[in-house]
Amino acid sequence: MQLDERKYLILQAIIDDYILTAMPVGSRTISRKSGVGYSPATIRNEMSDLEELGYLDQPHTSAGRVPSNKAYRLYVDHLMKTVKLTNDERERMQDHLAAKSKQVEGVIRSAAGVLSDATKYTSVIVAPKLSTLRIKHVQLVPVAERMALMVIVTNAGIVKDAVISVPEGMTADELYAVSRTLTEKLADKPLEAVRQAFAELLRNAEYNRKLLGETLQVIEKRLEAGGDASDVIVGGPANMLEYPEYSDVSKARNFLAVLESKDTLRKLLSRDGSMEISIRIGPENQLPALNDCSIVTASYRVGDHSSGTLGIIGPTRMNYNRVISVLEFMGRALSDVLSEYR
Amino acid sequence: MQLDERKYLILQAIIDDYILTAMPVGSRTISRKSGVGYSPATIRNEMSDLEELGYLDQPHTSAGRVPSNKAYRLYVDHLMKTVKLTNDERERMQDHLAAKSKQVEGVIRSAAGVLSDATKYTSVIVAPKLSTLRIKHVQLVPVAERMALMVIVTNAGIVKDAVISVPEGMTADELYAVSRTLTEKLADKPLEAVRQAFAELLRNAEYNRKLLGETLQVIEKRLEAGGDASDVIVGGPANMLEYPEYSDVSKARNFLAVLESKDTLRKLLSRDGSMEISIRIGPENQLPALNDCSIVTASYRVGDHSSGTLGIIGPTRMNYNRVISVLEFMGRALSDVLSEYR
DNA sequence: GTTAGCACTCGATGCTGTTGAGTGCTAACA
DNA sequence: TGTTAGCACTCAACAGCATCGAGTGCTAAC
Repeated sequence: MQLDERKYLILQAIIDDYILTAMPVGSRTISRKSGVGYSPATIRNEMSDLEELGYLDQPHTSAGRVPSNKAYRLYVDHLMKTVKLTNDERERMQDHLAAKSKQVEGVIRSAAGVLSDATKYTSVIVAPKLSTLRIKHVQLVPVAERMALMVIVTNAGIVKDAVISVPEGMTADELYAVSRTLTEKLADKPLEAVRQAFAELLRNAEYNRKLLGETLQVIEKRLEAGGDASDVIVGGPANMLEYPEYSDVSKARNFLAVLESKDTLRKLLSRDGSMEISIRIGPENQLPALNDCSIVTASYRVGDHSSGTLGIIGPTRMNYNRVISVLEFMGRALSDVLSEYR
Repeated sequence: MQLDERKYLILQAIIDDYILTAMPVGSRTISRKSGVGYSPATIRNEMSDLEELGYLDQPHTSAGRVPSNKAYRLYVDHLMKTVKLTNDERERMQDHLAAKSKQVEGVIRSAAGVLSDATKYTSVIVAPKLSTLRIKHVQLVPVAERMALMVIVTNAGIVKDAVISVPEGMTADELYAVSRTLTEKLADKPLEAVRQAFAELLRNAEYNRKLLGETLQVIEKRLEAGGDASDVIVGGPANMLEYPEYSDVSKARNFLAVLESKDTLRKLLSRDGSMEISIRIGPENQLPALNDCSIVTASYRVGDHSSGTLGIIGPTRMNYNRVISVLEFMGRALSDVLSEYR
């Protein structure tokens, strides 16, 4: 059996309605819709076919039909018509984003807020991948006896800091001198290239080898770890509880538990980067706890490099086309803000 | 009518049982308990008295009794017997706290995790009040043309950073020189005293007045604002959903909404500081959404100054004495860790 | 003062019948 | 041949009703 024009039309109408109401859709409902000129009986026949083809499920005999994951997949790939955001909305989002802090974490935090407000779903943003950033400045600031704070400023304005121990009796001026050397050698290098630069630096070491060695280690550790907890920001975690899918407290708890594990989130949001928008529907995202969630992700850039991910987690029954519009827009907006320092 | 010894005993038994089971407590249950040598009938008479005195509520005629907020108040003030934490537990908490980052935000974040894990409730920690901190170092780091990052290191190792604009053409070395002057003038001053120090600095200004002026403004803004969103850290938000009090999704949503508003949390956790542990039961904390929550708070110190608050939010039916023990212990542990830099 | 006994209350539970949204099938229609 | 009206059928949701049992308050006896 093939999907003809009418089946597409009906399937689309069913999905649209279900996304709106979360209730199984009956033949009468579809028949009444403008644009569909068939009687309930005809619709029923088509629905029966669609069910056989795996696009619809029936919770029980006397209920309407519910779209299957296969149907959502078809919907996002072919059926869905994209809706533009109004200028008003764009402006509002832009304003909210721009008004906030210039610090990267602040920007990302407010972006997550804007995303979850605009979509009413839960948003997740992964901070820029360190390996795509370039070092602008390295500075060692004395903190205590034998301790210094290392601050790394990158082209995205992102600041990574870590406390390292320094040789006894090192003065602020000496630390500044070391900082200058580090900055000179490392400026405009990607964080990835730090290793080579340091090797060279160590060969003709005028400064204390131990200090440089430890500094190198700290930077490398940061690179490997791929960032700490604060690098994954969640917005509007409670939004998800608005939807009947999560009216069951134990489901809600599981969902919130996923949000608390930043590592899981990072994995969930990882994407192959080839396409602009990636959509994973239900079980496609591997995690049983998110079996009736969809995850839509886009990426943003810092400078020339694709650098981080922003995404929305919502029920599979989510308003895909609005979410996509919002993510595309915010992806660009976020790239602009974060690339401002270049 | 007065509360005699036996009434105390029975009330305590009821509260203990209710905290454990969350089910209305009947006379038989109490009668069976070891330590209470009376028949259900006697207990019933006493319970009737206790209800008349406002210590017990009865959900409906044929149900057991439930402690009122007045009863919890009496319980925490007089009845409760304190339980010591085991050495094992202490060690585990200490380890979890110590293992983590040396950065203040990291310490607080992991402390919040430890607190919520140890109590199974939701924890909230307010970062050190800026006004109690002393400046150790101020450093301006070039970020871009006409822009610098100002890093303030304090005695708690806490780092506040903000981007400020600087006059055109200022070199890294010049910024360093300004940094040195700032550090010299401000070192060991409380952040509060910054204003005076700056005024003096501006009088015999060798450096660009505009730069200093703006720097001052930034520091002051930080002081007034009382910190940004990242200064209130919540641990285990989903823990609360484990309790039958929140089996209703809309209640759960309200609760989570409160946790998202950092300002509200800051207000909720503010305390008069006179006593070591503060307990607010149900409506005592003013917020309708938290009407059946209790908030227990303790404070921690950085150096010599009482500086921040750590607290637990749980159902009024919470295990007060365990929560208190944990908070006392963690308050000390946190003070120790944060005062390490002195 | 304490307790056994007993009638009483009332939410929880489970059973039953009814309702209505929705289906599938068949036969008539264009 | 595709479409539709008609109709019997299904089944979750809901309301009504009886039952059960945990727990109470009261009274009388110990």
